[in-house]
Amino acid sequence: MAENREVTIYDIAKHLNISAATVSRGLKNSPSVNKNTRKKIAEAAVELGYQSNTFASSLRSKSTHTLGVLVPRLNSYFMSSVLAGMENAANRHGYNLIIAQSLEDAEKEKLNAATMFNKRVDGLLISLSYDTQNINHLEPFFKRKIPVVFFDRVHPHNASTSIVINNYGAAYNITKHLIDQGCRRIMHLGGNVLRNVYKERFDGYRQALKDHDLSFNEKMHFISTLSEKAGAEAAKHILNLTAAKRPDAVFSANDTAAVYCMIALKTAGLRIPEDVAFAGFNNDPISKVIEPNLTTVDYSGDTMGNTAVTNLINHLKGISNLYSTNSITLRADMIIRASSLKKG
Amino acid sequence: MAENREVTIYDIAKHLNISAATVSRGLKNSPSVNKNTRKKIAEAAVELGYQSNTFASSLRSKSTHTLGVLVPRLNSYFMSSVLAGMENAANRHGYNLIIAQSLEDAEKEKLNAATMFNKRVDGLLISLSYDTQNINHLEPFFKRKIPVVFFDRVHPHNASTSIVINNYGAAYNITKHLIDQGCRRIMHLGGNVLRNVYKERFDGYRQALKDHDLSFNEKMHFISTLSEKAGAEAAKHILNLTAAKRPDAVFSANDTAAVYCMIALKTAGLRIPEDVAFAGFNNDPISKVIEPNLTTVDYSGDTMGNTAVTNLINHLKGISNLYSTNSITLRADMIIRASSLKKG
DNA sequence: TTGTACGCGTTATCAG
DNA sequence: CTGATAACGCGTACAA
Repeated sequence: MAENREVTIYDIAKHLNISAATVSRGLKNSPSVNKNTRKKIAEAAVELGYQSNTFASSLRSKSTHTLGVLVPRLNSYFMSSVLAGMENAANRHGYNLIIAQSLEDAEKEKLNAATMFNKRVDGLLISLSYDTQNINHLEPFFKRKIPVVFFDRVHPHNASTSIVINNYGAAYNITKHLIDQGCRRIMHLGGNVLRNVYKERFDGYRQALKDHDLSFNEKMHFISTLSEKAGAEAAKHILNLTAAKRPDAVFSANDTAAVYCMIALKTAGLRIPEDVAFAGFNNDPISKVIEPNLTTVDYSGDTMGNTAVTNLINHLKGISNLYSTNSITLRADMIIRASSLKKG
Repeated sequence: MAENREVTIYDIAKHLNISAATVSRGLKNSPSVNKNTRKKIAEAAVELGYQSNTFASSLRSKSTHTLGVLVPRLNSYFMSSVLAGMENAANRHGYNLIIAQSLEDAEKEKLNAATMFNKRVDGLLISLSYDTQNINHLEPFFKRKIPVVFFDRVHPHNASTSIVINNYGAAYNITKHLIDQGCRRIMHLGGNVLRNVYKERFDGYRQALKDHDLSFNEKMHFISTLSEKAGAEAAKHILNLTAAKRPDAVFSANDTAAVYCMIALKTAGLRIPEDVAFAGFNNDPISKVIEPNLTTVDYSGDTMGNTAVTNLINHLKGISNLYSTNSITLRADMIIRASSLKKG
């Protein structure tokens, strides 16, 4: 009794005594189909409960209207903003997103990339995992000229677009801001310098020190995964230093580490910003909740997601000028809050 | 020069002088293929750079190994945890996720559901938008017996599984906790009671009041979208009340509203918890950063995402007992922190 | 264990 | 403007 076959364009065709080809065209509102016929087709489609079969279409047309998104982790405020921005832009243009996370594991990234390729995504958006060294796993995309857009954690590749912020400049400015506040011993909580973002933030920080005749030594560069725990460990490290060696400011490559470092120092009785001033990165919600509020860099995930997808889709539609720059740098302005404002 | 055709099983077949059927079987490691042949096929696949075409396969096998995920918003801590949990479980079982957000708009939810259906997802995971009234838009799924799993913001539907926490119980307990602390005038910051989660939290709160002979009046129920702004507005509302009418505690249906309400009250000079005690919901990162730390309900998005996907996949694999309960309630324990601990 | 032959639902091509 | 037909790449009865 319960008929379980798909309703296809043939059913519509039979119903209207026309050919499937015309139905196919009509459903896409092709102007080469009689207006009246188009209307009839649309009505019959509703009446019969027709639902187009996307992958039968994909098989024929060789385009899926699906974009692959491959990120290190899904559960961070920044990344969820990126995804929200991407979904928005994609939806607006009739594209869908298929999303996977590498969990910072190069091997998983490789597998996910293969899956995305097998699903024949029309384009790939990727932010590299913590320990990805090369991008050989993206070769299939390059070979078949499937556009790849890197964002945030990028990799130089001359045929792909990269969407980044000026990490170097932001780090330079925020470090300079700390210096302007009178800080002289500024510690940096950084990430793996293998990744562009952390290297550039570190470089910007170091250059700012240099330009202001402040010495730098490796002990002031605390490398970690920038997690809550890492922030607390950085605090422990700081508290173990003699007063003379203790930093009078900390610039962290993300807000999480900064905030949990602040909390631990506060618990230990240090005053912020008087004893140690703080600056972070990302403008995560916690930066507005911690007391004193954290000075940080307003890194908009939403804008980055939007830009990445829009760029990719323009490329797919052949709108973008291929000879235009293939690296887009988004603004990311410093937000000055109390945690970095030394008194007197 | 640059050959741009797909490498297909036919290419492998020709290369090895065998039939495409054997290649097809061999690639899936079918035991009905000679081991040696299988090895040769695998090698040739690599050599020729073969990449299986998922949707050609899907067209034939009528299964996509793709799950649709439809959520109100992507950019919240809770939801990104859910997605992370889902992606993990899905990946583990060889499934992919295609994700869309309704932006709390029933109309968009409808469109997205249609897209998911057209992409022939093997199953759908959905948390309803703020203003979704009915689930007619899911009929195509029900008709074709494509399993739908509701989570968090659910809808009663006898053929679908719902994954929820005990919102009523958690709200009851946390309200009771406030009462035990000596609070007598407890205000509730709630969401739209059309949605089960907000209705149940409201009901639990009210029942706790009743069981302790505390009166309730509608003025103590502040309904909003529970955003940052809404939290601040609730604070304004509270500050406008005369001292006699002012609540001595606030139970908010999420942490965001609670925290921004706290901040505004603190700025106005009120002491927390002495003047107004606080409790929230979700265990969002900001609840651990605000001072005093916010008492809240530990609602694990990760667990919910994992459970939802695992349940769905078990169903798809026919493992689950269809006669078992179709509603799964996850634990969500209260976390007591300083914001609710009245002194003396 | 392997091969033959067909069909999944759609779209492109060409002819009318 | 419409129709007939082939083809996209793969999986699977059925036969050998």
